[in-house]
Amino acid sequence: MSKIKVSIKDIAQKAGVSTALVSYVLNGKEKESRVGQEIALKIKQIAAELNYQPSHLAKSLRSGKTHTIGLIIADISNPFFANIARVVEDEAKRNGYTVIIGSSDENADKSRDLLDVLINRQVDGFIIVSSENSEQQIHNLKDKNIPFVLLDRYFPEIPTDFVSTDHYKASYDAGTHLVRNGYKRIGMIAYDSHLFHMQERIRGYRDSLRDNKIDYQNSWLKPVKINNIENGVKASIDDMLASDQPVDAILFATYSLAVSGLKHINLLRLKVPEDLGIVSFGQAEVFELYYCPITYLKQPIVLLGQTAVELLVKKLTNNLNEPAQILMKAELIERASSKTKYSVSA
Amino acid sequence: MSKIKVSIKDIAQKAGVSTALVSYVLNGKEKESRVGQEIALKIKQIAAELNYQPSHLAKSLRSGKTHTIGLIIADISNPFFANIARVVEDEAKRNGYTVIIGSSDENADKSRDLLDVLINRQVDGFIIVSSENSEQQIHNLKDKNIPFVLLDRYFPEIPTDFVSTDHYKASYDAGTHLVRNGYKRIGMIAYDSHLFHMQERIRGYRDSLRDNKIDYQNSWLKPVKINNIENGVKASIDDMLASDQPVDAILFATYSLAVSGLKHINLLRLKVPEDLGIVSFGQAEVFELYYCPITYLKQPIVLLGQTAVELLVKKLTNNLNEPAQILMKAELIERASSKTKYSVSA
DNA sequence: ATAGTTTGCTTAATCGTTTAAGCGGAGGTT
DNA sequence: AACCTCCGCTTAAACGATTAAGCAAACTAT
Repeated sequence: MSKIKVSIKDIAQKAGVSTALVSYVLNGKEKESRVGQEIALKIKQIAAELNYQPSHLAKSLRSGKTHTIGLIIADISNPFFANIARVVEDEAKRNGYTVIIGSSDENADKSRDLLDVLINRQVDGFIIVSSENSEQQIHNLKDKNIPFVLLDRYFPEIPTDFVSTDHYKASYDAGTHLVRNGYKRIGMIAYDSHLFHMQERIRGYRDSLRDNKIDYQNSWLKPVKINNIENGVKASIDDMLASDQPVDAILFATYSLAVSGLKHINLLRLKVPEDLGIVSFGQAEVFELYYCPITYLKQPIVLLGQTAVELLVKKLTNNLNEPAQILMKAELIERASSKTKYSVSA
Repeated sequence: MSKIKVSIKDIAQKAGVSTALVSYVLNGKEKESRVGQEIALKIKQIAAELNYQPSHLAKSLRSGKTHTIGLIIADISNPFFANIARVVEDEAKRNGYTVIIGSSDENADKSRDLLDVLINRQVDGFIIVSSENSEQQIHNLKDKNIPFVLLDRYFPEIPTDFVSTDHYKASYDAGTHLVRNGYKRIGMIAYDSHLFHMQERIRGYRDSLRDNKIDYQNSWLKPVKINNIENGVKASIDDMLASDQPVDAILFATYSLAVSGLKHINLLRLKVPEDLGIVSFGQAEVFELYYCPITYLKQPIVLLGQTAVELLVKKLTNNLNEPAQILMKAELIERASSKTKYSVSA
C-alpha cells in the first residue's frame, strides 16, 4: 500500500527541511553540522515512522564503497570450501560486509570471469583461493590496486598478503607419523598441479621420507588430473600396489582424492589399516564414519577464514599496508587408519 | 596508472559528444535513437580502447534492478545446501544474475535479518529455504511485492510459488521399502519442527506403516531439537532400543540426523543392517563409504535448484504470474543398509 | 519558396545519497 | 553604529548511468 520506497527526500518534505539536513541527522553528524535539536529530533521521528531504509546503491555510488567482499573458491559444494565460506560469511557480516561467493572450479578462465563480474559489481575487495595459472589475475588486481587476501594458497614469487596453512609442515608431519607407526612404503596421491600449496604438500611428504631414511620410489608419488579424479585415483592405487615395492600406506593430498581412494580401496577389498594405512588432508564426516576412522590433517578453517576477513577489512578501512603473510598449523588428528603396525617392533 | 575508472563521461569527452550518445550506442540503441554511423563506430572504438566497464551501481540505481538474487538457506556448510547453492549459482550466472547467499541457521530471527539486509541491498528477488516460524516474513515479502520462490519447503496455508521435493511420498516409499524388506518395528528420527516438509516426512512414514498393517508405537517416532542434534539423536536411539518393542530399523529424516545417528550406532557396536536397518534422507559420501553403504532418498538437487532459478527469473522478467507450485520426486537409492532380512520369510 | 519531415545530436532531469559552500539573521564586541 | 562570529539552515554539485524532450540543420514534398 504505502510508497514503494522511502527516501531521504520524503523525510525532508514531511519535515519541511532540505535533504541535506536529513542526511546529516541520520548520519549522526548533527554536532559537526550544527543541526538544531528540535528539528533533529523531528527528523529522527519521521524517519522511524516511515521506516526509512537508506539505499545501499545510492550510498555506494556516492562513496565508491559497496561493503561487499568477493570470495572466490574452487567449489562451494566441496565441504572444505563450504566451511570456509560459512566462516567468511559470518565474520564478514560481523564487520558489516556482505559476501558474494563464486566457484572457479579450479579453472583460471572461470576465475577471471568471476573477478571481472565482481569487480564490475564494485566489490570492495577479494578473498581468493587461487586456481592454477591465475598469477596474471593476481598481478592485475595489484596493478588496479584492488585489495585482496589470498586464502589457503599463495604464490611465493608474488608478494601478496595471504593466510594459509603450512602445507609443507602438515605433510611432513603426516609422513613422519606414518613412518613412526611402522609403515615402510608410503605413497602419496596428489593433484597434478603446479599450485604452490600442492607442491609444498608433496615436498613435505618427500622430505619426511628422506629424513626418516626411507628410500623413496618414484612410483609412490602419483599426480592425478584434477578433472578426472575418479579414474586417476583408481589407476594410481592399482599402480602403487602392483609395483615390486607395493605401498603399505597412502597419504591423500585432499579430501576429494581420499573419497575416491577409499571407494576404490573398498572395491579392492583391502583392509584399512592392516593392508593399507591411510592419512588424508581435509576433514569431514566420512573420515569419522568410515569403518576404520581416518587419520587426517585438520586445517584451522575457522581461524583461516576469520583471519582472512579481518585482514581484508583492515586493508579496506585503516589502509593498513604492512604486508601480512600468515601461516597456520594444521593439526594431525590420529585415528585408526594409521595405527601402529604391531608386526613391526617399535 | 590509468584512470581508476572509465565512465561514460570519459568516452563522451574523448569522442567530443554528449554522454547521451555514448549511452545510446553502448546499449545498442543506435537505430532507435538515430545515431550517426561514423560517430557510433568511433564511440565503440573508444569504449573498447579505454576498456570501459559500465557501473553496475549506477545502472541499478537508475533502473531499480540489481540483477542480484538473494538465496536464503539454513547453512551453507551442510552438503545439501552447499550443493543447492552451487546449482543456483551456476544457473543464475547463466541468466546474468549474481547470487548472494545467506545462512539462517534455521532461525527465524536470523532469517529476517538476512532478508532485511538483502532487501536493503536491493536484490531483485529471493530463493528461500524457509526456517520455522518465518511465515510472517513470507507474508511481508508478498505485501511488499518482492518476488520470491520457496525452495524445498513451503507453507501449505500460504499461496506462494515453490519448488519442493514430494517429502510425503519420499518418506512413504522409504517406510514401505523397509517393511517389504522384512523390518517390523521401524522408528523415525526427525526434527522437532512444525515445518511442513518435516511434518510431511513424518506423515509419510506413519502412513506407510499404517498401510502395511504395522502397529505403530508412539515411542518409535522421535523428534529431536534442531539445536541439540548430537544429544537428541543419542537419547532417541537409546530410547528406541530400550523400549519393550525395540526398533529394528530407523528412518532418519535428514542427513545431519543420520550422521549423528550412525556415530552413535557405531559406539553401541550395533551392526547395520543385521541389528538395525537404516534409511536416510539426503545424500553424501558418508552414505557410500560407511562400512555398510546407506540406503538414501536422493532429492533432485540439480533440478530443484535450476527450476527455482528459472521460475524466479521468469517472475523478474516476463512478470509471469500464474502461480507455480512444483513437487518433484525423490529417488530411493537402495544400498546395503536396508537389505532384506533373511530371517523373515518373504 | 514554404512547410513539413527526418536526421543527428544535446540538454537536462532522474535514481538516492553526501557534503562543501554559502547565506541570512541573531548575538556579541568595541 | 559598524563589524565579527555563530548558528541553523539551504543550495547545488557529484557519483554514473538512462532517456524523454528539444533543437538546429538538411532534406523532401508540393
